[in-house]
Amino acid sequence: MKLLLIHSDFIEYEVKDKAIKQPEETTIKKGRLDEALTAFTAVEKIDEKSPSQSVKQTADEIIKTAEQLKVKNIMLYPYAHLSSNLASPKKAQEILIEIEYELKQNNYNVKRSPFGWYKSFKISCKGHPLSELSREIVPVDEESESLKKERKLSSYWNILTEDGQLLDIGKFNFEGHENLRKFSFYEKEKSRAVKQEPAHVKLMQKLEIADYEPASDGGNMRFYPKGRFIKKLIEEYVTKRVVEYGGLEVETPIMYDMDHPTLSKYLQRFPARQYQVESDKRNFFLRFAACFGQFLMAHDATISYKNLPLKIYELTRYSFRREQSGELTGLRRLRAFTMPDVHAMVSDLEMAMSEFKVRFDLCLSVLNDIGIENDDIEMALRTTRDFYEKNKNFLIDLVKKFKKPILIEMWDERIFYFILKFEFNFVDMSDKASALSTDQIDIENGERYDIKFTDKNGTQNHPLILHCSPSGAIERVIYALLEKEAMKMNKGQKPMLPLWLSPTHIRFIPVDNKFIKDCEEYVNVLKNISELYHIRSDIDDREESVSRKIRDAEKEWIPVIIVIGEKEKTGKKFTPRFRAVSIGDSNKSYSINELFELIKSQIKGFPQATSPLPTYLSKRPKFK
RNA sequence: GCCGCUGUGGCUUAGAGGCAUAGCGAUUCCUUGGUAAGGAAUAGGUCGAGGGUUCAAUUCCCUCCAGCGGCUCCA
Repeated sequence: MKLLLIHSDFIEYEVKDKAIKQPEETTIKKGRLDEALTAFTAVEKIDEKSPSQSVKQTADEIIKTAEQLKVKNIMLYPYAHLSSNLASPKKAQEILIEIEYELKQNNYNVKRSPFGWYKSFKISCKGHPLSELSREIVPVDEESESLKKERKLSSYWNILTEDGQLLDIGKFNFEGHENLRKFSFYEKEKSRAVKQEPAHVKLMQKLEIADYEPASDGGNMRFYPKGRFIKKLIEEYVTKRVVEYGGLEVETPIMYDMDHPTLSKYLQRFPARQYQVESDKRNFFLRFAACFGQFLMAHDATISYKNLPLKIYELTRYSFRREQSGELTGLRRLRAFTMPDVHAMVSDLEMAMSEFKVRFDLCLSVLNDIGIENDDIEMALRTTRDFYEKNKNFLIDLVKKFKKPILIEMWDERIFYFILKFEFNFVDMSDKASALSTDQIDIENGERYDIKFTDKNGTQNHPLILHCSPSGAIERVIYALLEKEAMKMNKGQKPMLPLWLSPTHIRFIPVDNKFIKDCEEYVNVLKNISELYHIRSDIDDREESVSRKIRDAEKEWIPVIIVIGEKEKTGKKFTPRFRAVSIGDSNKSYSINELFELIKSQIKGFPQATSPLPTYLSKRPKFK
């Protein structure tokens, strides 16, 4: 529904010719209203999907404005030209009549100009700031509203311990489980102790990782070379792990037809959350997950029980969710994000559960390897009471794998499409919790998308589907890594990115220009020593003092800093500044080969890439 | 989306109804260096955008945009 509201001294119209085949029958050819709020309206396709919601929301919006302006007269004026995606005339007329009725119920003096006619009209707009307003109304589906209410009413929050005790949140002793306490209360009470801006925002800018892009929509970030590099490596790593697990990597479109029979039903539940794209006469929405493409692909595939579990994987760049503007922050919550998404089609619940376990291990291992350890995350399970009772030991086994108590939310009845879901949540310095890895057992969409596999007996069945993101959104992983380092800084420790993600491993600092040549030689030795492992080294060739260059390198979180002068040149040994004792010993000397081995041993198994920036610092622009 | 706060060169910031501050960074020059800032000069501004009040607005008022905090939300 599109609305154009005009606070007018008067509005008058006169009916001329038919605009559509069967316009509204009317005997009144002229109408006028003084001191009125004129509401030009265009009923749109989307309003047809939940007309009663549309009526209610539109009436509410008009009433709100009328109250502000203190007017009692309302002219409801159909004006098709406000939208290029109109509802059918019949529906539109019905909706307008309903709105008129609704407004009259609220004691407004309402006139409605007849539908489907060309009319001449005169209007006098008052011209003050509030006198001209346009509004777009997207009806919120009533069913989903009620579902949400129901969910809130009947969900139970508990803590499940490793030894299988199920305790009420209020009764659990959170001593030694500070983050679980924060996470639990964040989830249940939405309460927050600390109120400050997230620490990673400054860091992502200072380190030239990512930044806001004012020329785009909110939550669509720009990534600088270093950020793109880090993001790419994480993407590659997650993909590698999923492919090893057996995921078949695919690529699917980012936009889908809103009127596609299978998708539209699913979409109706969340109508306000997508970006929409128009192309000729069709309307598309930008995907908010990888499900659509993969399910449609699976729908057309011939699948035998022998193929199960069938794992399909895509790294979506991007998935889009039009989160409310007030909810967007830094890299934590975005409108465009990169999501690894691996589905597994399984034959039955038994296979689903055994696969769930495999993927649980995968998620935990992926996060750990990226640099987010068990101590950094809290686990949540969400399920039905029934599933819990029947599979208690299965769930407790998961808690044992996680090695600390978890939050469990239960419903009396299944409300969503899944019966079991787990999440690993990161709790940041502001006590906000964000989900990283997740997996769920979906028992609805196999049928909804009509995906079929043939079983031993030759009969066709719908599979159950597991939805998993082993790491969560890649941007959010970066957020978590940065927040983790910010916490370290708070404790007076040096922050650092994991070695495999550092854009520069070794910074060479010549004490004099004449040693630049030697630095080049070392960089080349490191480059050529192996084709498999890339040690990323660079040279600070700027006209600055040595201590200045060291300071800048430290500010850039460079893991290994080496000053090159006469001593190094002749001795062929270096005494680097290691950012952490875990990398190396700053009191010892290393040859170039020893350095290579040292770093190699720590980046083995991770994606390898050469530096994203010029070797010489003098060649690098400052992006921030 | 709602309520509140904020918006001054690339960055951090001072200021106030009447010539717009400084530091960092950049550029040029000097310095030719040994483990967290060597020195000097120069350039760089529609004071977030649009409208209004005023002789005069970056400053006051309104609208919009963006960021932050809270609410809501997170399929």
